[in-house]
Amino acid sequence: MKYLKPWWSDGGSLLHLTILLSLAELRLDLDLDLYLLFPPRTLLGDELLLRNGQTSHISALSPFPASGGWGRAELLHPKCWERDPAAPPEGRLLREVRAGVPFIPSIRVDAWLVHSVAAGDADGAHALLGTAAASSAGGVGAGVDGVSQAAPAGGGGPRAVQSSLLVAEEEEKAPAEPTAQVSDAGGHASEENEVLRGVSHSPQHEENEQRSSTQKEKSLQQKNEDENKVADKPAWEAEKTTESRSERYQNGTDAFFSLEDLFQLLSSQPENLLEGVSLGDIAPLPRSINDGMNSPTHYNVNFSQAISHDVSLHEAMLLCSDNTFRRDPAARTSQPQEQILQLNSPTTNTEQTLPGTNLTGFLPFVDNQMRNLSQDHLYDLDINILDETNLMSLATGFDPMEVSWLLEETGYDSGLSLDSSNNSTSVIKSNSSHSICEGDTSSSSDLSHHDLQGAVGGYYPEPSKLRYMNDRSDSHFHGDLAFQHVSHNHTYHLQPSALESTSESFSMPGKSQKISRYLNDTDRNLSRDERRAKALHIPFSVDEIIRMPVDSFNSMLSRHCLTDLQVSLIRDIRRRGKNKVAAQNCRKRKLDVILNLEDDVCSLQAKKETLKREQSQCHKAINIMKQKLHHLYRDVFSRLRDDQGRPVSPNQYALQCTHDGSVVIVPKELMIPGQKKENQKGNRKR
DNA sequence: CGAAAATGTCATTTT
DNA sequence: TGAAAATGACATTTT
Repeated sequence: MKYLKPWWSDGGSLLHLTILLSLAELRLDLDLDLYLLFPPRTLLGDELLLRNGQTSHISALSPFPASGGWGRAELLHPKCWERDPAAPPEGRLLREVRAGVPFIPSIRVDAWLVHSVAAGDADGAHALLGTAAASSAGGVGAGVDGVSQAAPAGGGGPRAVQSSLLVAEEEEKAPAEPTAQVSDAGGHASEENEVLRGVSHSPQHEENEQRSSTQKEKSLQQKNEDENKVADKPAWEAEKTTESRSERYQNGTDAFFSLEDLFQLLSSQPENLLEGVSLGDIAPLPRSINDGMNSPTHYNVNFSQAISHDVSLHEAMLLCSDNTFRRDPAARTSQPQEQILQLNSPTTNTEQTLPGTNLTGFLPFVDNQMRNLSQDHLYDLDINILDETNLMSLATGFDPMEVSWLLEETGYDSGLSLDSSNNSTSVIKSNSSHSICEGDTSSSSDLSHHDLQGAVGGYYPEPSKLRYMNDRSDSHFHGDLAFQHVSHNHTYHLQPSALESTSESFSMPGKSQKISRYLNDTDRNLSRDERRAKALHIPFSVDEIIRMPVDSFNSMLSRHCLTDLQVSLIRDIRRRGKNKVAAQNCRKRKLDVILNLEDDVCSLQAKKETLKREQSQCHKAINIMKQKLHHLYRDVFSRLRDDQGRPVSPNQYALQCTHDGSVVIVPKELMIPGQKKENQKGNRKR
């Protein structure tokens, strides 16, 4: 489904809520209390618009309205509004199970938050708890993006789940628990159910997301505060929340949607598969909420973990480590470091390692059955994903090829680096969670393979130097545990094949073929410097680096906190890039010169031909003139007579022009030698 | 697979 | 005098 235009033009904030529902046969009540991450200055009573026009209001807010935070709103699944409330409950229950093909559907509800007009003010000084305000008419469209994911699950009859997304369970664990009621009403046996949920949010909320780590630590307190807010909220609100919900359950107008519905929704947008719980989308929520939410009942929802957006594959694996996710001890000891890395690295780079997958969001939420299942998957992951080619990336936080290029860079540019300062292979043991391979080029240029291993495995720069990089690529530098292991243990090494591939990449012919095996399509299209830059997470484009004026370039280098290695690489990139362009220009010029010379040759040859033709024509003209002169000469002599009236012989006399232009007849013996010769010649020709 | 062309890179010179 | 461009020579990649 597409957003309608008004969604983007009404000045509100877009909220994404993803509800991931697991198990095959379940009946879902999506009359929810939602806890959403709201943008700053969200107000109590602000209206939440769904794309189908459904509205809700923010009924509770976290204590940080000015900077964004958590808020609660009641929200019916959009599908509910399309159902006939008068239909018997059974008709709204999920009964359809795709035989043998259980799946985990999810629904993404896109809601549009419209800031309150009445309570809003320009500078954002809003009252934390206010009265419900009339909201401006904001979004108009509404819709649901459905996604589904195949997942094994046992069979069973339909069941009902009352899924209140966050804290609602705690508030409403009364005997009149809607779950039970719904289940009974539907007349279906309840079985183990899980509802997985992730909350995704719009880019406006990134800052909120970034502070997730500290938020997690404060989660318990936060959650308590939230609940206090709920407790403190105006009576009308509490009443409304509970009552309206209770009412719906009681009167049988509970809104349900079937898996069938879901499936239709899902199949309408297959491209949204896995979208819902990608790590990046999952918003931070207090993990501690979990504790109160884990319900002993089978069909209660383990929302806490579902909401724990920050749960990574690493954590998931650790969670499972005491069960089936355990490797053969011998194998473990044979590659202890690798194992550690395998456990940790996905945390550092989950989005890259498993793009689009929702494992990180998925695994921690499942209970035993699903967990065992997941453990199997994890074990496969362990084997398949974390193979030797990934060890380097696991060790360094870089992709294998990135490391390869790091090595290549250090070897290739030896002696060329600038700005070396040097603590090359020392290990910085800090409490920082950020670790990265570092070494200035001058020192790294001397690295043997042994040193390189050290560099790859355990050398990290000071966190301060990474500030900029962290801004740009945070995900690469998480995973304290992994790097603590790595940095404290220098004995780990690359797999021979991996090392071989990197060491060979220095200057061996065919290295590109070896390297290209590790490249994805995107990387393969990059130039070497671009790949190097990517490997070192240079925060500028190669083009920028090369084309930037020198002043800007220098100020850029000083402005950003870059490691020596990065600075060196940037300078090398600039030098090479400039030289590359210069070489291209030089060759072009050289080619131009050659072409110009060829043109010159051609034109000169043509000119030569022309001159030859002209010469020939001149010769012809001269000959004609001579001919004419000869005829004239003979004609003149034929008319000449001496004193006795006899004809004058041209053999004895010649005609000669004087300086005054007159013509005289001169005896040949009196002629100047030159003239005589000329005349003789002329006479001979005739 | 090898040859040739194109391109990249480094060292050095020129501007 | 230093930076940048130009260029020769060699390496690497592409055709």
